[in-house]
Amino acid sequence: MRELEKVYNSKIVEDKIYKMWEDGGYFTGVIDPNKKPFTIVMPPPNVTGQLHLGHAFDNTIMDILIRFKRMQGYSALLLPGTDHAGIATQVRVEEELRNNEGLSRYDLGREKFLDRVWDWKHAYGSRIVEQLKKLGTSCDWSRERFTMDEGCSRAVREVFVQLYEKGLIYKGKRIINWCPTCTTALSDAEVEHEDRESSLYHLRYPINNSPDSLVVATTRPETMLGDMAVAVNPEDKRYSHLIGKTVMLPLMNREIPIVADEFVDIEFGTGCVKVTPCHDPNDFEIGLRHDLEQLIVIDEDAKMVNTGKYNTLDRYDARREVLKDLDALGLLVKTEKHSMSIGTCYRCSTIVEPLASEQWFVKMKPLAEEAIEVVQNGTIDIVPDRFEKIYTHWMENVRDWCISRQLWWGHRIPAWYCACGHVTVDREDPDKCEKCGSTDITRDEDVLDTWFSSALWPFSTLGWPEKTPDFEYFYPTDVLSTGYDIIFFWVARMIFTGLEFTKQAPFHTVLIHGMIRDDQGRKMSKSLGNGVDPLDVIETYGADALRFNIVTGNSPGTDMRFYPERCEAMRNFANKIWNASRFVMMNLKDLEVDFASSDSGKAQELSLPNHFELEDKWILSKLNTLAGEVCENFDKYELGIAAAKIYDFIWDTFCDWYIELTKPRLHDSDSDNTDSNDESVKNTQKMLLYVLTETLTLLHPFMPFITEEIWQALPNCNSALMVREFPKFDKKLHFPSEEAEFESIMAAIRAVRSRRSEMNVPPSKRSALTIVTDKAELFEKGHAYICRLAYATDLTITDNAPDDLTNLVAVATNDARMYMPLSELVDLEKERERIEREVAKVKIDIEKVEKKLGNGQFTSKAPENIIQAERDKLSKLHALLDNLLK
RNA sequence: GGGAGCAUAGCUCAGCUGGGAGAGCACAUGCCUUACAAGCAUGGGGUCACUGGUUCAAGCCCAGUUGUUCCCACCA
Repeated sequence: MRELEKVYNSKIVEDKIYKMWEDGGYFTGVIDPNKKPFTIVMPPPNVTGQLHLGHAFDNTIMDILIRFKRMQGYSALLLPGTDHAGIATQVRVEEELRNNEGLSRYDLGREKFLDRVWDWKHAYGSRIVEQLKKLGTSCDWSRERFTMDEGCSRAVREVFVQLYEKGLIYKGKRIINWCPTCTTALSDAEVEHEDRESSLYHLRYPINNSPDSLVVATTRPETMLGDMAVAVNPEDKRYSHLIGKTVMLPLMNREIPIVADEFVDIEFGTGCVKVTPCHDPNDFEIGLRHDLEQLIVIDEDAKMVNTGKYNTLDRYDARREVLKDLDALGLLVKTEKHSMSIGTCYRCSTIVEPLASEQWFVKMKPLAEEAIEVVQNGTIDIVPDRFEKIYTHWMENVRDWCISRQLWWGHRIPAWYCACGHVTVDREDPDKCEKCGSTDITRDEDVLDTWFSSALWPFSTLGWPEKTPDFEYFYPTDVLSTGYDIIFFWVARMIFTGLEFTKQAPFHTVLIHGMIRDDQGRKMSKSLGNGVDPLDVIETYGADALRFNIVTGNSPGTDMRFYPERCEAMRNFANKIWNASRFVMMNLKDLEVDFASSDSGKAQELSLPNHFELEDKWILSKLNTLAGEVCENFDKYELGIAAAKIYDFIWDTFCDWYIELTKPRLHDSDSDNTDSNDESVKNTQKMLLYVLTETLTLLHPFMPFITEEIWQALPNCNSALMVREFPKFDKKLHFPSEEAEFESIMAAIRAVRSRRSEMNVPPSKRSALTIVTDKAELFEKGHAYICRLAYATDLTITDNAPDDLTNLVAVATNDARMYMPLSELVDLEKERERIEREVAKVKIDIEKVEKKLGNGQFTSKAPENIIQAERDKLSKLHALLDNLLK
């Protein structure tokens, strides 16, 4: 046994303990046919990333679950790794290249640039990993993966080829979301929408060979330069005579047709729609239906092309110019205010440009079906439920997934083009066209969406497509924990890839948490500068405090505000258990126990005394109930509730009551050193040690560092707490009647304290105390500690009231009346009034309960236990009333 | 346009299956009671947003209202 410092110091403990766990190999997932596996794959953070509170949220939840399951005897695996994060990483390295060397990636060329990115990855990729360790996350680092390592890349290639062979991956020209800053296509999920006030411009287009004209409404006048038609609704009587005619496109002086298309809403704007097939998804479809030519007028840098004098203008400069020119021609009819939602890039917030472009897509409809089904039928449970609806709605309306990115950093698309027109897609790099045999083939320049490889994470990390022992044993995984912000990016895609390629759901439960916001409820962001660095929090308060803060006071799926000060309360809690442990250990003296090294069941046998005092049974019963409830809460993923219960037990039940109760038992032996006292002290020590160790075990998943540190300081410790068996409910330790009995003594003590406090009697001023009760025998059991806790000098417990009550202050519970000779401190008249007030209050309560019990509806319809509880309440109130009156 | 969440003490939030209104912080009073002042004891503080309904019983279930946050959407 080691002596503990007076104040817990997380700084000197955490790294040491983490290393001890790692060295002990406790994090390693072991393939053990005698155990059930429990697997969580960690959402891979970006290699470029810095630890933020979102990671802390994920990792805390996952680690609590994995530690719990590990302690329950599962072969637990928390599999870590990092994501290559295509755009983010490439942009980062390009930035550095530009700033330090004034070079662009094109200056270096693809290969050399990629070398630089790999250098960068090797230099900084482990930073986030080291930061995760600070949280205490019990990952199996021997299985750490990276989305671009060999195994994961192989899985990516296999999936691509299989989907291509099944016709579920295709290349096509579509309108995609183009980010002019990142100069790449984006998937729909990567576009964020925000509402902006803008204008709706009404433009007049003259009809060819006619004095008439029509007016179109648009929010993007610069795209008119690429108009290929004007569309009207075929049912719209106003324009039916114009269908088939042509208009002269102003500024470009190009003749374009007027077509009829169902898409046009007669009610909106003027009922005439300008059709720009290359820069609007609807117009693209209209263009296909009417066989319109496609003309790109905005290029990949968001500059105008194919527009004569407007060429090279930025899209927004072009807008101003076009409007000015149209106005000069008298063709700008009017400008209305209009609010619309605008798409922006999720990486850089640039407004995305819809652009017709050749890209690769995953055909989603066939894949979505089963992905919807497994959530509907409960194969996959999303917690909390409401996210199932969100998921299902997204899946039901999902559009094809654009997976090609015009980047260099990522998995390059395994497609080779030949002059013969054939595309060769293969698992191995081909040296010739598989159709014509030509060796003059070129590989597709693009790479895959980062999320394509993340989508395979639950199985690619375990060795798939090989049937590795890891894959066979640990797959499918169990729980996936992540924020609601990446349900579409990641969770949805893991589900359909898992089903398609492993024929199994990749996990049975998705545990969704909310976002961590700042203390004003704002999103944490770099631009606001309101981000809280978890490493700072850990430095100040410790990882355990951070973890406990994150997991309590919050329910699944809801956002939480982060108050660093709240960590202070949690650190105080850590210090509380630290000091409770100190108390227990400094009172063990030479108690011989082989305790810390034993498993839980055995430990109980070895360490529990063969005789229990009333208060022992009380706390054992409480502790036992707690263990049962905590396990139930875990099974329902109610981690916050479980944590709060453990907190209350430790602080209130154990520290504020039980430890205080044991003090006379430990202390009295000093003066009176008989054999029976020896035995009693030993029992007390055993009880303290038992309750402490069980409590540490319950708390461990939540506060791993401090609990392990204390554990290591226990006598004869030769094991790690993190692999100790987790407590569970045990019928043998359930003592409901003793709980109730002890609680009536507690009530009496509280009543005395409360009364003294009201009279401002300091604890140092002790007084005699007489307790009058029918349960004198019961109260006598608590003689020693009642004295102590009720600040009594001498205590009389009797079933007869004192003869002379004149100089006594009285308080009452339903079981007892307490008298103290403190009348000099109190005004008798006021004392009478106080009691009368209490009597009145109790009478009102009695009336209420009697009314309820007198209600035939209640007694006939309410369940028996509720009625009984009301009856019990009534008799207690009557008893209290009696005592008050006396 | 569609959908979802939230509204409970001064602040931030729990409240799991309908039966007790709770925690932390803050506040007040008294305490250095030899584990802990990062502490102990005691206390004040709530129309559970509003209106109606279901029920013996509603913070919790149903309908609506208001406020607020968010998500989805090819709203020229």
